[in-house]
Amino acid sequence: MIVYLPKNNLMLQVNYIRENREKVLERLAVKNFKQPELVDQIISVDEDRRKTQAELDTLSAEANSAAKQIGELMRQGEKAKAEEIKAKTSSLKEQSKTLSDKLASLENELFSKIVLLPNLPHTTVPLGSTPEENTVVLEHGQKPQLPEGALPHWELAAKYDIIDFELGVKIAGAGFPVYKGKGAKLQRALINYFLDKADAAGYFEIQPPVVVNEESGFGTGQLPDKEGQMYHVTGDNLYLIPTAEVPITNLYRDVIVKEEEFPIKNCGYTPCFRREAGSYGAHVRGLNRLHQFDKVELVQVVHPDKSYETLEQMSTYVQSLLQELGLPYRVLNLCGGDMSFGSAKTYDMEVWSAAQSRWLEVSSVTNFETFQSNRLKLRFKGKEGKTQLAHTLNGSALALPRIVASILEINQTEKGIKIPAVLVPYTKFEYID
RNA sequence: GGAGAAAUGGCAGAGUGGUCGAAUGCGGCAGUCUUGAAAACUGUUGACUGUAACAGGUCCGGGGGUUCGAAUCCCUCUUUCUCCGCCA
Repeated sequence: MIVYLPKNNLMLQVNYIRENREKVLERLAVKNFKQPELVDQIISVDEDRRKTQAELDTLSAEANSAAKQIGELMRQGEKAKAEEIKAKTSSLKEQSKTLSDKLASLENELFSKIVLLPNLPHTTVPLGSTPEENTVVLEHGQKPQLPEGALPHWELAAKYDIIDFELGVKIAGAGFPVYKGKGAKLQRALINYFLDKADAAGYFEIQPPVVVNEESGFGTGQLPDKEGQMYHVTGDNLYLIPTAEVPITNLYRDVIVKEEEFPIKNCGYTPCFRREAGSYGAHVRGLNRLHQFDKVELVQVVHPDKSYETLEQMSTYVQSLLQELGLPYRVLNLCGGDMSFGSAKTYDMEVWSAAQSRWLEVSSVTNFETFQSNRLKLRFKGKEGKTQLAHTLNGSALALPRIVASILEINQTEKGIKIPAVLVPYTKFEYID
């Protein structure tokens, strides 16, 4: 495992854990966390750490003042006296070396444990450990009755020759489809449509790199938790982004923003790369699960008091896209056990795959509270002049493949695939035929 | 890819072994003056850690070293700039 350079961050989190031990344990239980003993270990290592730090500080203070005296004496030409003090300080050096080694090792130990703690779930997160236990917040739209002989999206894709999975296998591998003709144009239309909508909703467009370094992966929480899920370019030690969230949120790493800048709203289109190691079978057919896909992502940095309000706004916004596209969808409030490592609360939006008769996740809107900002050192200066951690949120708006799957299946007619009206200005054709 | 130069506070920019968390200017904030604003003047203005509060500690691109003492000397990495080569 790689070392992620602890430095002195994450200490805020330790303080919180120390002062709220019971609550932390209770919240971790909601998240189905399997190693609650870590909490007490962290508290105890931290105690050691603080003690050692205090000892080292005292020692340094002594050494500093001795050095100052020596300087003073030298200037006055009192060389003998200076030498005297010098002799006395020699033992300080060794002690301080021992102590700082000890401190470094304690810090590393503390850090390696803290990093294993997931974020604490919000109080409105439902209990549960499996996807079945997610709460359905609402369902919108009618599930359509498909005509006789209706096809699943992968067969439609082949029938109209718009997405070629085999060609993708040839040039890259499974999960890397090739979009062709009107298929490619539909992709482009969706991307532009989503970006235009985000722009109109006040999001500032960003076009970020699609590879990131280790520090960025750590900042948003993909590392070390999800290391195996990202493509790793080992020659340069870079990672292909699994989502634009990573580079866009990391724009604010090590930044102290002004409170007046809130809310910071960014969006961006990128391809996303996911190894999806270990997922095979019927559920990954067609566009259901890919190694590379396109997505428009929203990222917000907001005041801590506003983050839950923002979460609801983002959820509403994503739903408005699904409504305009005419896709039946539902919204889930993810239960503790199904939420991601860094999430405090997540809504998933799922569209209906009419031919597969199942829901497909197309968006995940998450409030990370301070989980990411703590790792990123993303802060703002509050009214009292105190710097504190901002809250970060993000959400897909939207991930393309499953939207395409749903559009293809729901809109299949004898004349071909009917393009949703809002997309026609972008595709400039009404049917895929 | 090769050769050279550089990296200091929000910005610009001084500082080459002790009196440096760091001059000075700009910017920001507060005040004086003003009906108000500008100008001028005065004061103030980094982050982290630590404490009940003081004190104390850490940070001059990152890491390591020399020294009683490092922004300053040495090693190394990264980044930026200039020149050359290559090239969408």
